[in-house]
Amino acid sequence: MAKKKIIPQSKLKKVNPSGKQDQSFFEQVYEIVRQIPSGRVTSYGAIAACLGTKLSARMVGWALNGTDKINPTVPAHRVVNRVGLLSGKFHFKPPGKMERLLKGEGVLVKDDTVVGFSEKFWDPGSNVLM
DNA sequence: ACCATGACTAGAA
DNA sequence: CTTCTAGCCATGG
Repeated sequence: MAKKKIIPQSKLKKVNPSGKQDQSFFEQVYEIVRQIPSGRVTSYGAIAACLGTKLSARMVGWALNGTDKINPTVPAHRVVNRVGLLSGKFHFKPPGKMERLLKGEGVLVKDDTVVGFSEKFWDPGSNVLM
């Protein structure tokens, strides 16, 4: 019995008897983040809003806390706060990897903040085509 | 059930 | 402009 599990994937089995939300809050966040196209970024609030709980943007960030160890890889580096600040850069294995990944996708990062955030912003519920 | 924490956000001073 | 307060929901002790 694991004493510490960052990602409660085990709890993913805790489905609702009502048959509504089969997946936990985390997995929903993971799927949204994985839908973020390269070179695009989004905010925690946008993801939370897409899930229906826009007021729980904190949970989104918290869910991404273990995206580094789950599989498949989740581009958490494309998720920033509402102002485009890489608030979670320190949560990456090597701090700065987040910024490096963004630059690798064509997203310029200045002072830990995404340049042209409004232009590169991608709405998770707007359109998956892009 | 209660309290504390958290990669947030919006509003007020 | 900066700084603080309050609300928010989910998880863990």
